[in-house]
Amino acid sequence: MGITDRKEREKQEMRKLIIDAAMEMFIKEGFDRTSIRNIADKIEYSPATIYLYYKDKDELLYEVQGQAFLELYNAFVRDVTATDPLERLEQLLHSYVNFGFEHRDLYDLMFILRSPMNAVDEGNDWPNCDEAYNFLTDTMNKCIDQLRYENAQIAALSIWSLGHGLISLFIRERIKVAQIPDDQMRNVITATVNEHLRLIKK
Amino acid sequence: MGITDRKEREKQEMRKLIIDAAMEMFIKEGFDRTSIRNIADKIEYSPATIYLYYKDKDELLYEVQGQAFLELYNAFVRDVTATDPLERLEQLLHSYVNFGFEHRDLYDLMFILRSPMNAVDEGNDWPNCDEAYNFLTDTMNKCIDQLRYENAQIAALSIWSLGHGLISLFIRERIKVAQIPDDQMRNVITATVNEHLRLIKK
DNA sequence: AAATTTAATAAACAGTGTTCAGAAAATAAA
DNA sequence: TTTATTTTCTGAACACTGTTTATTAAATTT
Repeated sequence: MGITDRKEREKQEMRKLIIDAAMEMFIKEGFDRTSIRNIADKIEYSPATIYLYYKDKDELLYEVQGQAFLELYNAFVRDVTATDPLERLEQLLHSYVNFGFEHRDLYDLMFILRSPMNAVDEGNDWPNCDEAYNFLTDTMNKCIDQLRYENAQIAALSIWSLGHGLISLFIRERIKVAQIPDDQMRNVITATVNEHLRLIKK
Repeated sequence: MGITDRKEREKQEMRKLIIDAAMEMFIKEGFDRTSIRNIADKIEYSPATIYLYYKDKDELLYEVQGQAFLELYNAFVRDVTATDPLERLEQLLHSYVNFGFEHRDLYDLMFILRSPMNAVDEGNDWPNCDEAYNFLTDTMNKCIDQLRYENAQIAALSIWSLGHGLISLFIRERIKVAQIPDDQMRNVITATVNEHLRLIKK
C-alpha cells in the first residue's frame, strides 16, 4: 500500500517539523522557557496536535538530547585528528570543553537539565550518548599506558568530570565566586584543562 | 519604642517560619516541585502573605542557598581536622564530595540550579559562598608548594571542577552512561577523587 | 470609642502541561 | 459520485503555576 507509506512518511515529516522547532527554541530560549504553546505557534498547529506525535514535553527533550549527543560526537570526529594517542586525548577534552562553551543551551539540556524521567529510566538510556562516551573510553584506552592513572575507567570519569565541572560551573554561573574577569574566563578554563592534561601524563 | 522592636522581631520570626518551611520542602521535593501555595499550606497562611515577606520565589531560593552554603562551610570546619596542609586539602575535597552525595537536593539547589537572577547579579552574590570558597583557596595556598600545579587559582578551580563534575553528573544521572553498578557508585567516586589527589601531589 | 495604620487574604490574571469531545479532512466503500 | 468510515486536528477545559491587587481583619494610635 503506497498510501500507508506516504502516511508514515508524512508522520515522520510532522515529527521532524515539531522537533526542529523545539530544538531551535530550546537552544534560543532554553527548555524551561519554551512552552508547548510556543512550539505550536511556531509551526502553526494547535498545541494538542503536538501530543499526537510526542507523548509529552519530556519526550521532546529526550529527542533533542539525542540529536545533540550526535552533534557532540560529530564535533569529536571533526576535532580529534591526531594520530598520537595522547594527543588525541588532549584534542578530545578540548573539543568537549569547546562544545560546552560554544553551545551553552545545548550543553545545558544535554548534561545539566534534570533527566526526562518518563522517557529515560526504562533501561532505555540516551540515544547517541553511548557513542560519544565510547569515543572517550576508546581514546583513553589507547593512551592509558602513557598516563599516570592506574585504571582507564576512572581516568575517563576523571577527565569527563573535570571538563563537565568547569563548563557547568561556568554555565550555571557558580564560577563567579572565583572572581575571574569575563574576558579571561575562556583562557582560565583552557589553562585549567591544559594543567590537568599535563599532570596526568607520565 | 518596644512595640516597633516586637514588630520587627515578629517580622523576622515570620521570615524564618517561611524560609524553614521552604528549605524543608526544597530538600524533600526539590525547588521546581515546591510551589508557593505548597509552602503557604504548610505554614497555614495564604500564598499572598509570603509575598509580604519575600519579593518572589527566587528570593526564597537565594535565602535557602545562603543557609546551605553555611552548612557546607560548617561541614568543612567539622571534617578538615588535620594539621598537615596536604592532608587538609584531601579532607576538604572528600568533605565536599561527601556533602554532595549525602545532601543531593541541597547540593542541587546550591550548585546546579539556574541561579536566581532577580536576587543575584546586582554585584550582590551568594551569601556564605565566599567563605566556603575561601576555605578552599586558603587550604590550597598552604600546600601549593607540595603540589605539581603551577598556579594556586587554577589548582583550586581544578579541584573544585573535579568534585563538582563527579557529583553533578551523578545527581543529574548522566553518569549512568559509564554503567557503574549502583552499589559501587560511591566507591568509584571516592576512588576517582583519591586518584586525582594522588596525581596532583609532587 | 473612633480613627488610623498594619497585616492577611480572596480573587483574579496570565501563564503552564495535558486531556478529550467534537469538528474537519482524507480515505474507503457503495 | 455519494455515502460511510477512518484519520487528523483543534477548541475548550482541567488542574496547576507565580504573582498582583482590592478588600477585609486585626492591631495600634489618637
